[in-house]
Amino acid sequence: MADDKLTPQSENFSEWYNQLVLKSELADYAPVRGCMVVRPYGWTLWENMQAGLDRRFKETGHVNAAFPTLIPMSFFEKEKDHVEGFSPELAVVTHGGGNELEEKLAFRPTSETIIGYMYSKWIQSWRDLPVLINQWGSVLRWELRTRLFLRTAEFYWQEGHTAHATSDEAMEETYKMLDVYADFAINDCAIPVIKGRKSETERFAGAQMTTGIEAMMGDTKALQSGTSHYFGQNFAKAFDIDFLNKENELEHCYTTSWGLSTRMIGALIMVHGDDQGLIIPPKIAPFQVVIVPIFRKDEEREKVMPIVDKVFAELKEAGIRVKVDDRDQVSPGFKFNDWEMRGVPLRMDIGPKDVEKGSVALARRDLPGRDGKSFVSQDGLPAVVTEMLETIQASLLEKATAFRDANIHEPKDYDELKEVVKKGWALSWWCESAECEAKVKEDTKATTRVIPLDQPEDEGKCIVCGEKAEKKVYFAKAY
RNA sequence: CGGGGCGUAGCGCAGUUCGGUCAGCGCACCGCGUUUGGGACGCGGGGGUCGGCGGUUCAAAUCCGCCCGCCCCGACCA
Repeated sequence: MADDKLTPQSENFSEWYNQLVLKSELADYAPVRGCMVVRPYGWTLWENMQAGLDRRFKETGHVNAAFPTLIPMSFFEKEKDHVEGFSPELAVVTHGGGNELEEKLAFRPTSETIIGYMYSKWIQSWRDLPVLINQWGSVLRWELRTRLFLRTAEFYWQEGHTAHATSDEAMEETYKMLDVYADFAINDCAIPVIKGRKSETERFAGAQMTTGIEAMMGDTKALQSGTSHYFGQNFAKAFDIDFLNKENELEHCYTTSWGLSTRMIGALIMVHGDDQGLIIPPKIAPFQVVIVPIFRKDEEREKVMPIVDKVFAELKEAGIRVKVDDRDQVSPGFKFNDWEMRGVPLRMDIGPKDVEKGSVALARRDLPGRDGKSFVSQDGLPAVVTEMLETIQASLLEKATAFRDANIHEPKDYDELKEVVKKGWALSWWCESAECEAKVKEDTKATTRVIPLDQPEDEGKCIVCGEKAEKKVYFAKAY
């Protein structure tokens, strides 16, 4: 419950974030280091995100399944890069039923290996392809430094794993799912993201190509909030995922994987939140509208509550996620602050004056103070509210996009780049060498985030070394 | 894993320097009453092995040792 004010963003952005996650009851610290408990308000938000993604997965031909959380340790030795990438962060089960296990079992840090193993059993012929499976679940990585939602040891996500007959088709799948993520982020979460390819050093362990959507947080740091990988035949070779083609020749499949996690909640908080608290876009908000009834005496209550009930029923009937805050023990003023902190996009106050005038008071979360307030008739509320929710959704995206664009710079030279990444992103020509990338990181702490898919026609000179560069890349400090 | 900070009621803290009414405060919680259009108030209550274990002492939240946990800052990462 809200009792006092949040640390302002400008004072300490990290502190603001931590306090807000706890106070808004999205999540709490678990008794195990690095683990979180996602509380009902946070989980409802996640469910709404899941719904938006799952619908898109189904529309693009995918089906859901569930694979086990425990994976034989030997599986991690089959793909060299994958081992190197994940070994350090594995949690390993050594005992079961009171006895030491003959083969140790890893809690999945991601499921490429076990799914690859299963695919090798299921796939025989080109007729079996493509395999387009997604699973919703959690994974565990022994992270050194954790933060609620942004990096926890265990986190919830979905991981899609697909197998294809051709490289082109697998590549197409990789980009298709990147598009799905971008569409979801932009249209459902109102988070403007940039689609792009990751550099070699930022690539997923075992992937031939990693793509991601990158978003700018309120402190201008970057956050990768969804990622899609093309594996080529790496995992197919390691796990014998083979098929007979139409010419009766044995071939390795081409595989992909793609994932989006509860980290997206962290992104949502840091993109839209302000000093009052969360601001949740209507499309995924657990509550889109909260009605605060206002009355002093029982006689006023008796006049107000029937209207509240009527409006509630109408909005609910119209498919709007609405809640009546009927808590008796706290004042309306407290409720206003409380729901603002929790990020409910639209508040509706109904009091004696409204009953008299046949009106309700609306307050938009995205426009503080007087600017966001309006008084509208009780007639035709569902339509008015629906439209206002759409307006809020659009204006959140607009605001976030404007903020991002205002903090993306195109430095003229390396000195300017070093300045610019202190408080924003730099979009610069880059020769794609690991040396130049490392130098930037060494000098500024900023890393390459993505090589955007949208590229200029021409060529340029690498901002670091001055050599020929074919691609522009975003440099930024990242979470 | 290095550096820093912290652990006393559900939350936030004081008390620890210098052992002895130090088991306390604010918020939250429970009861009653008055309140309610931007974080209400009065009165009355309940609640704590002082992170754990061991040691010193007549006496330990306080001193000593070991351990555990969490947060922050760095190196690595969805």
